[in-house]
Amino acid sequence: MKKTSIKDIAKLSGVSIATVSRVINNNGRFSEETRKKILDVIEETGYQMNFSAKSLRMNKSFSVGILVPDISNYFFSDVVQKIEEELFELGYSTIICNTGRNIEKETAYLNMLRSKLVDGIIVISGVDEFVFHYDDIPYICIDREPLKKEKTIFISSNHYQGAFEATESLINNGCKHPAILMYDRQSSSAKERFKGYKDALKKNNISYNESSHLLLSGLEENFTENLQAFLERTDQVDSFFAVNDTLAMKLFSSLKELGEKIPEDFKIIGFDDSPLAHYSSPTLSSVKQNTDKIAQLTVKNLIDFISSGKIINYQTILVPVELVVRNSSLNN
Amino acid sequence: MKKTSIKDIAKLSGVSIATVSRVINNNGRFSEETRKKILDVIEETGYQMNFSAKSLRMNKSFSVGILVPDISNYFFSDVVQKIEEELFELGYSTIICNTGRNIEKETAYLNMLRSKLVDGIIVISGVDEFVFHYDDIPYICIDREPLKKEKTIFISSNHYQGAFEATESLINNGCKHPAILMYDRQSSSAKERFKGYKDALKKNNISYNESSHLLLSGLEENFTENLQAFLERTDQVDSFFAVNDTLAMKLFSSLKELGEKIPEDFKIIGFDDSPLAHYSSPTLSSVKQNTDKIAQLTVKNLIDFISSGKIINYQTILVPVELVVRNSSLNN
DNA sequence: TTGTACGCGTTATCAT
DNA sequence: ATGATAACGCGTACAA
Repeated sequence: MKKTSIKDIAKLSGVSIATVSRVINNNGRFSEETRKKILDVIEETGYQMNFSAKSLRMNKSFSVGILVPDISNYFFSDVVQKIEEELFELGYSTIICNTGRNIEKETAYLNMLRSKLVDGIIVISGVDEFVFHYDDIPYICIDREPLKKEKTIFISSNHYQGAFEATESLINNGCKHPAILMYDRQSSSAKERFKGYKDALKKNNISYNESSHLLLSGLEENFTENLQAFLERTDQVDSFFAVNDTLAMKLFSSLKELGEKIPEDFKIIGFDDSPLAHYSSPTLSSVKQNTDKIAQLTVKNLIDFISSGKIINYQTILVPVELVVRNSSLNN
Repeated sequence: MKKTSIKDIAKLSGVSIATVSRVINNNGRFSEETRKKILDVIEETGYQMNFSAKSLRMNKSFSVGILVPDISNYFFSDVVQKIEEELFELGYSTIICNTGRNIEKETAYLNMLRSKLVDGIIVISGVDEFVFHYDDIPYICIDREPLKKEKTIFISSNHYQGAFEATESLINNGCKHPAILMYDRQSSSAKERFKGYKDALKKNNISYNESSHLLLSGLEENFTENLQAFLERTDQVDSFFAVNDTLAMKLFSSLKELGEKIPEDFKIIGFDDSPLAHYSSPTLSSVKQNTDKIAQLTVKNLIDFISSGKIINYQTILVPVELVVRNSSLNN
């Protein structure tokens, strides 16, 4: 059985296609009588508009694409989920694209999205600088500084502020030598956090020294050995600002392996305020990103962009973060 | 500037639309010469097929929808990510729909997906029994037992096996009274786990008694008090099988609050083998679901279903799970 | 207030 | 091997 189309509705209602269309979209004029009749028939038949036809006709797909490095990461899944919710309310569906930080997959996705006539694209984070090839499709960057910052909208947490406050909080709790633990790869957010960390040191008259302050690492197996070597090389270290909660937890388990106690021997602050932070022992101090705000701003700006056809005002929006202090960075 | 269409390509190549279409889709015959020419022009103009037109014509959208309760849950995001990857390889894009366990949102999404002519739908979990209203669109259920099991494909971890092994592992490690901690809501997977737990008790001659074996809970604030009351009511409890890792972590922190030690005073095993399990202290024993396998089976079956237009063989596929023993359930 | 007719970009059928 | 053309479902300019 074929699906009912607008033509069927017209026939069943005894009116023309045009009238049905007008009623459905509530534009043009029509009598209350015909409106009722048509709506009845629609109800009855379970008619649903064909999006492909509508898209083709209107050159608009009512869907937006989201490029995200890794949906199983807490911060990403959290923002994506919230964005998706807001967009759904507005009648948009969301095509989520996991790029796995792979530049080719990113490009392939971008092409597919364009091909599908998505009305807009949201790009979340990623390692490399982002070159957007198409100038005919609205997009917004979250957490990843675009190349032509002055020609786009860029929304991000204030990573600098978060790192600064975290570091200073360690210092205020008596730490003399806070180290920073971060990944090898350099996202724009990581850079900001690094800057915030260093500036906090500087403000408190602690001179930064790469070999004794910076521990680069991934989640590799031999992390504990790296950590041990680092601690031996620079035995004044008394605390860590970890660039995210996962790294902080890695630190937890490795330090414990080495027989160290948290927070007695080492104080630690993480970033993201993921569920990990609530359940670890000790509970983990962490910088909380305001994903609600980020999602809301993103959707609003994108939709404005889409419907006006141009960016109202190019801008960089920095969303404040909040340091949540728990046991891992407290005295006693 | 308008986007280049197949018509433009035809004009620029000096051939007809039909020929261009044939070259693009590699069907019908054409000379190598014209093929080259057309491909050149396509390359040059950066032409991209219009999916809306193609969908309209072919009545196929090259996209599938995924209904998922909560993408920020580890297991869900993990499967979804893997499914999305496989589908992408096959030229499908994935529309992810967060239902938040809300039945109305679920229905709304279902309608939207149908409206967008998705070629198939994947339904992951959820609390209620699932009634699929449309019989004209292929779908597969993961982790949520569909109502008409004999008329669909149902793919799920062997929750029963996992719970059974987890419980028996506790018993083999000397536990005399393993309790189960689970949510209030009753998903089909929860029911299976519950059954596995009870059967393991039975096999080991431990008689199950609701008030001293079953602790129902969410993540509410007063969990610690509930736990305390439970432990006082039934002071033989020496271990817990938690129905997922998040609950297990909640147990960790509440037990510690009560001054209890893990695994000395209580042994604990969780479910999902989420990252939490690796980083907690002690590390958490947990049942690992084979998300790779689940994703792979799901995509294969769905694609078969889509391309053949019918289900080859209705079936329920149970994917084995694996108990990963860590410190939280070991002696010493 | 309502109807007619065209076009969106593509694929597929039927000619040539 | 290639071209002309109908059809997919919808919105809208124009006519009535």
